[in-house]
Amino acid sequence: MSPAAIKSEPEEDNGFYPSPHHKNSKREYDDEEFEFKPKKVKTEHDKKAKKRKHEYEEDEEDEDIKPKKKTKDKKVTEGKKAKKEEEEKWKWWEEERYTDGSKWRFLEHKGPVFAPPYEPLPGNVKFYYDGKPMKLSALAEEVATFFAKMLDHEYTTKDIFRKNFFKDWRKEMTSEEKSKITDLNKCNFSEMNEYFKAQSEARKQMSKEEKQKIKEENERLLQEYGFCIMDNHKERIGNFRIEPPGLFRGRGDHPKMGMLKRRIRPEDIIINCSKDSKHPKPPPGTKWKEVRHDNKVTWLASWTENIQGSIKYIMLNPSSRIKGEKDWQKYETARRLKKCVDRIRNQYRDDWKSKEMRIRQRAVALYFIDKLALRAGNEKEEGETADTVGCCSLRVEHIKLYPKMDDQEYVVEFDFLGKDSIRYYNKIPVEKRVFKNLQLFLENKQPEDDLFDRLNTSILNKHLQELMDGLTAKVFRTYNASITLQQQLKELTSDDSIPAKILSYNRANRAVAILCNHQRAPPKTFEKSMQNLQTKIDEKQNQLSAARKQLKAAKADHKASHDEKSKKAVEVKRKAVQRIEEQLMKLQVQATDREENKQIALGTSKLNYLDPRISVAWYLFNTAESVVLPISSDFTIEKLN
DNA sequence: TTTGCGACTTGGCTCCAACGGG
DNA sequence: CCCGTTGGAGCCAAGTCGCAAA
Repeated sequence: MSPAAIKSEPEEDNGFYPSPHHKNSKREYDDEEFEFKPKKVKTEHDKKAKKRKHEYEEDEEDEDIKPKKKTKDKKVTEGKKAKKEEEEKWKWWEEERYTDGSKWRFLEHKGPVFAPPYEPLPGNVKFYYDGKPMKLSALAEEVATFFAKMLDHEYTTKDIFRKNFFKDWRKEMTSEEKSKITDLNKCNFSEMNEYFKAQSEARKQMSKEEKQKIKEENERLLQEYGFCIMDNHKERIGNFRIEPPGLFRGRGDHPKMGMLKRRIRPEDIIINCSKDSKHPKPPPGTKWKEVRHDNKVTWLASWTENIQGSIKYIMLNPSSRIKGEKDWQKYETARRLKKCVDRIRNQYRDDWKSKEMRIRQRAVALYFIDKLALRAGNEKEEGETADTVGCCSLRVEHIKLYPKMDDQEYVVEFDFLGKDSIRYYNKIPVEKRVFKNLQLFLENKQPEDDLFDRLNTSILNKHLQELMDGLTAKVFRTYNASITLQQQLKELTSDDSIPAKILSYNRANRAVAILCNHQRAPPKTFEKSMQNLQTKIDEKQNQLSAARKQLKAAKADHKASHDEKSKKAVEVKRKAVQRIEEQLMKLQVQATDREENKQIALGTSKLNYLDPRISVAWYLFNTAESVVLPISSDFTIEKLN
C-alpha cells in the first residue's frame, strides 16, 4: 500500500482534545510559560526521567539547563562501566563553545566498518532462466540475490522497479549473460528466495550460545569502531557501519526505485580526522580515497552515493557534545522566536495588503508555515525524486478554495504529498484577506503551476533572517510544536492518577504530532493487539465483579460474626477490589491511548521538536513532593503517594 | 539570479532485545 | 519461567539551508 493510501481523510475533531489547527482552538501565542528559566531543570524526556527519578534527585543541586541527552544506557561489562559513567558525567553544556566556526581541535577514530563481502550461493540453489537452470557470475548473482530477497514485496511487481533493476543488473552481467538474459519475466528467483527464507529461519532457531557469540562479536566491533576521541572525550559514533549494497527503494512514487545501490569500497571513502591523530588504516591492500583534516565540519568519513549522487556521512551519536550543542541551540532559537513572534505576525498580516505580489505571496506562505507548521518546501529536480512539496513549492492543484463550506467562510482545502510522500490533508478556514490573496494567486494559472510563483525558500529565509537573527522557516515548526505541547499539557493534565496523567501527556504529544502531520501506517498487528487488550479488559471486568461479590459476602459474614478474623477478611477483599479496579483503569487508559495513536507517530516530534525542558518541568510538577521550581506556577505541585 | 553542492536535521519503518504479565 | 508485546535503536531516505560558482 502506498503511504498516500494509508492516510485516510483526517478525522473530525474527536472531542478528546482540541486539535491545534482546528477551527475553534487557536493556539495561545501570548502566554509566558515557554519563558521559564529552568536553571535546575533536567532535560531528558519525561519517560526516561520517570525511570531514573532517583538519579536526578541525587545530583539535583549541580544540574543546569541541558539539552536532551539521547544516550542510552547500554549494558557494559563492569570494568567498562566505571569509565563510561565518568564519561557520561561530562557536562559539556557548562563549557565554552568554539566561536571561530571550528567544530573540534582533535579527532581520532578507526574508520568505518565495511559491509561483509558477498558469499556466493551454494551450488544447489539455482537460478532459472526461461525454465532452464543457469549459473551466474559472482557479480550478477549478487545483484540477483538482492531482487530474490525482495520477491515477497509488492514493489518487485512495479514496472519502474523492475525496469530500473533489470537495467542495473544487466550492467553487472558478463557479456555472455547479457546476451542470454534479455527478459526479466523469464527469470525465476524462487529457489534463491526460499534459500534466504530458510536462512533467516535458521537464524531465528539458533541456540543461545550461537546468539551470544554473535552478540559478543557485535559488541567487540562497537567497542573498536563505535567510538572516537574528540577533544579529550570519548564519543559514540552514530553510524560506523557502511551501508551494504542493495536495491534502492525510495519512498512514495520514486522514479529510481529498484536501482542498484553499489557496494562502497575503501577507495570511495574520504576520511576526516586531525593531523596529529592516529589515522585510521584502510583494510589490507586498499587505500582511502582521501584523508583530510577539516575541523570546520563534524563528520568522520564520507562517500558519494550512486543513486542521487549525494554525499553520505559518518557522524557522531546524538549523545555527543557536537549534536547536543546544536540541539540546544535550536531550542534557544525557538525561544527567541517566541519573544518576537507577535511582531512577525503583525508584519505578515500587514504584508497581505502590500502593493507587491511577491510580498503578498511571501506573507501568505509564512502564514501557512506559522499556522499549519508546513515545511519550507525547496524546489526539487523533476524526475530525480518522488513528487512531493512543501509550502513554497505548493502548486495550484494542491489547494481548493471554498468561499463557504458548511457553517464556515473562506475555507482552504490542502491536499498534497509532503516529505516521505506522506499525505497532508486539511481543511481550514482562513482570514478573508488570505483567501482573497489566494484567489489572486490562482488567477490564470494551470493546475501544475506554482501557487507562489514569486517565492522560493531562499527568498523566504532571507526575509526571515532580517526579521530575527537565525530565523528560518523550520524554526516555526520547532516553536509551534513546543508551545503546543506546553499549552496542551497545561490544558489536559488533571489531578488524576498516574496512568491518566500519562494519557494526558500522550495526548499533548499527539496534538503536536497532528500539527506536524507525523503519521504512521497502522501497525500490522494493530487490530489483533487491540482485540487482545479488549479481552484482557473483559476478563478484568469479570474479575472485578467477582471480587465485589466476595467483598459483599465477606461483609455479610462480618456482620454476622463480628469477630477479628472476618474483619480482616473484609479488609483483604476490599484491597483486592481496589487493586483490580486500578488494574482495570490502567488497561482502559492503555486501550484509549493505543486507539488514538493508531495512525499517529509520536517519535519524531519527541525526538526533534519538543523542547525536553517542557517535559521535564511537567514531570516535576506532577510528581515532585515539594520541589520548588523556578518555573511559572501554572502547574500545581501535588503529592501523589 | 540560478544552480549545484555540502553539511546537517528530520522522517518512517524494521527488527529484536528486554520487559512484564500470567 | 515462558512467551507475547513493545519500545526504541538502527537504518537510510528525504528534507532544510547556506554558500559559492556559473
